[in-house]
Amino acid sequence: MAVTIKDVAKKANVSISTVSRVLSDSPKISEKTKKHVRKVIEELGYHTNLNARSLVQQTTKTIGVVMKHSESEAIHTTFIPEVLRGISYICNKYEYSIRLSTGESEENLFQDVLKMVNGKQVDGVLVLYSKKDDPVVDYLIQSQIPFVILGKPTKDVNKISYVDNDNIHAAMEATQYLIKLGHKRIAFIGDDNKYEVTNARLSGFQQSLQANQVEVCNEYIRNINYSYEEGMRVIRELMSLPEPPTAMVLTDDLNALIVLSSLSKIGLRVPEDVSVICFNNSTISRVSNPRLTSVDIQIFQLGYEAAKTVIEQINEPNTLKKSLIIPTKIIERESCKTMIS
Amino acid sequence: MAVTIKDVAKKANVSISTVSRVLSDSPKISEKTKKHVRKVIEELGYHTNLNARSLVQQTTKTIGVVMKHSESEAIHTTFIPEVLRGISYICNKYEYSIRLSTGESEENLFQDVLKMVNGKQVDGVLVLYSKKDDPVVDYLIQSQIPFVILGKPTKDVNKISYVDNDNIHAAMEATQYLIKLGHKRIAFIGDDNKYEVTNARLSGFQQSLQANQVEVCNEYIRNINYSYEEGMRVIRELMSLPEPPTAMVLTDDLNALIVLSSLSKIGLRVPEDVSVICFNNSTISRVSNPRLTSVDIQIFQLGYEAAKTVIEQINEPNTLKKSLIIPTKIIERESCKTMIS
DNA sequence: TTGTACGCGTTATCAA
DNA sequence: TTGATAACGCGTACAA
Repeated sequence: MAVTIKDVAKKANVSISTVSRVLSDSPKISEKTKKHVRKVIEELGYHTNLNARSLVQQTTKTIGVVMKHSESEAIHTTFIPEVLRGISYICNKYEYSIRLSTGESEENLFQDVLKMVNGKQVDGVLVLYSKKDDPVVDYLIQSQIPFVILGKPTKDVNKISYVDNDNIHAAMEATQYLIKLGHKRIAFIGDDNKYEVTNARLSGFQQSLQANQVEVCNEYIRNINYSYEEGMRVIRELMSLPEPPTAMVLTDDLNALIVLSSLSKIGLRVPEDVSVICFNNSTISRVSNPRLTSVDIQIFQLGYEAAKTVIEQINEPNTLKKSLIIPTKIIERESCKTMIS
Repeated sequence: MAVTIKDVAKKANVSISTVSRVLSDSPKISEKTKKHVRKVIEELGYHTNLNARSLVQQTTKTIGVVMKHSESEAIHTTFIPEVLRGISYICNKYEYSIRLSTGESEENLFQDVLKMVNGKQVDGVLVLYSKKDDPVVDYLIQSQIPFVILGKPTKDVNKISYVDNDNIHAAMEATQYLIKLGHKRIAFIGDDNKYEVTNARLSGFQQSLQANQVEVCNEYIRNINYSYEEGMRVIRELMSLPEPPTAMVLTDDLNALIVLSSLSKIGLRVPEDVSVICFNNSTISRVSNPRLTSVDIQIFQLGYEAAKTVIEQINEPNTLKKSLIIPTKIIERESCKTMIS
C-alpha cells in the first residue's frame, strides 16, 4: 500500500490536518513545522491521492475531450494532432488533465461521455466537432456540466459556449478569391457532410457565387470523403463535363492532395489547367506539389481557445455562454492562377 | 449535490449495502428487491461516483497514454490519430478509459506522468515513443506501475514490456527492395533521430547495404525533420553530387511528400529518375502523386496490441515482461522502378 | 498555530 | 437475503 498522509503525520509527530495544511501551503502553519513536514514527505516519498482529493473537493481538475467516433478511418488526420497541441498547451498551463473520449461508434462514444460525466471524472467537457442531433450535446446541456463545442452548434446556440471559425465567411472569401482571379466555373468538393463545418463551408461557397452573380451549378458540388478512388471518379466526371470547372475549393487539404493526384493522372496541371484552394492549411498544404493555397483556420488556436473556455466555464459556471470566432486567413501559395479567358 | 447511494437507499427503504449489491448485480439479492432498487435508481437518476469507487477499490480502470512532447510542431502527424484509434478500440472493449499526457516540454511531460501515476489516477501507462535516457521510463520502472512502450526500449529490455515493429529488419527489407531493382546509390533520409525508430531504421539500412556489398556512403545519409526548406536543401545537395543517388528510403511518408515536391522542383521525376520508398503507409502514401511504395508498419495494430498489453500487465502484474513484434509489409505502389544501368 | 473529528461516496467484512 | 460499519485517503469546520 502506498504511503498516505497518515504515515507522514505519524512520522512527523504531527496531526493529519497539519500535514494537509502544509500540502496546501497554508499560512497558518509555522515555517518550522512546514520545513519538518516537508522533509518527512520527501523521505517517505509521499504523494497525495488525487482520487481522494477529488472526492472531498468535488472537483477533478480534468477536462474530458470528445473526439469524433472512429469507426470510419477518416479521423481528420491533419486536425487531431494539432488541436490536441492547443488543448494540451492550455491544460498544462492551468494544471488540468485530459481525459480522452473516442469511441468506435456513435453509441459507444455517447456511453463513454455519459460514464465520465456521470462518474464525476471530469469538471468540464470539450467536444471537438459539431453535428446535427448529437445525443452527446443534448446530454451535456441537460447534465448542466460546463462544456464547449469546437464548431458551431446546430441548435440551442445561446445555451452553448463554442469556439469556431466563421466558416461561411471563410468559404466566401476563398470562393471570392477564385472569382477575382477570373474563374466562373468553380467546383466545391467537400468531405463528411454529417458535420457542420462542411455544410457551413458549402453554404459560404454558394452565397459567394450568388453574391457575384455566378451561376451555381449543382453538378459542381461534390463530396469525396478521403477516398482516393472516389476522388479519381469525381474528378474524372467533373473534368469530362461539357463545361468542366476551372477552379475548385476543397474543404480539407488531405482531400486536396487526392484531387492533385487525380488531376495529374488525367494529364491536367495545377494551377495551369485548374486552380485549387483548400481549407485547413496543415503541413500537407505546405509541402505538396504544387504547394497549396489554403485557408488557415488556425487549428492550434482553436484548440487553445476552446480548452481555455472550458476552464473558464468551470471556474465561473454562471457566466454567460460565450462564443468565440477565430479569424481565418488565406495563405497564398502555388495552386491558384489567373484565369485567362 | 448529486444523488448518492444513500439517497437511493433511503428512498428504496433498504440499506446502502443492498443498493451496492444491486449495482454489482450480486446473486445474493432477491429479484424482487433488485427490481425495486433499480426502479428507484432510475427515478433518482443515480450514477456511481467513480472516484469513490477508485478510492476503495484501489483501481481506476484507466490507462495513461504518454505522447511525445509537443514543443516542436512535428507531432508525427500521420501517426497519432491512427494509434489513438487502435488504443481506443481496445480501451472500449475492456471498458478502460484514457488519460492523455502530452506536454510542452520534456520536463513538463515528465511532471504530468509523475502526477498521474503518483496521484493514483491510472492503473497503467502506455508510452508512445522510445528514446534514450528518458526520465519518464526510468520513473515508470522504479514506480512499479504496469507499463508498456510502443517502440524498442533503449535499455532494461527485460524489465519492460514493449510492442514494436522490427524496424531494423523492415529497413533492411526496404533497402533490399531497392537493391533488387538494381539500385546501388541509395540515400537514407530520416527524421528526428532523438527517437529510437529512426536509429533502428538507419541501422537496418546500413546493414542491408553491407550485406549486399553495396558501399555505404555517408553523404547519402541525411535528415530532414518535416521541414520543407530543409528537404529542398538536402535534395538539392544530394542530387548535385557527382554521383547522385538513384533511390531513397524515407522514414516517414510526410517527409516523402516533401522529397517528392523537392525532386519535382528541380525537374526530376519519380520513379523515372529516382525511386522512393518510405515508411508508415499512412493515407498520404495512398494519395500522393505518384503514390508511394511504403512499408506498412500497421499503426492501428501497434496501438491495439500496446493497449492490450498494458491491460494484461495490469491484470496480471507478476507475469513476465512481454515483447511483441508487429510484422511489416512493403506495399508496392508507383514510386519505385527498376534501375536501368 | 495545531489537533479532533466528521464527511466525501463507495465497497467489503462481518453479523444477523 | 439483508444490514451495520469499517475502511479508502483526504480536506476542513471547530475546538483547543
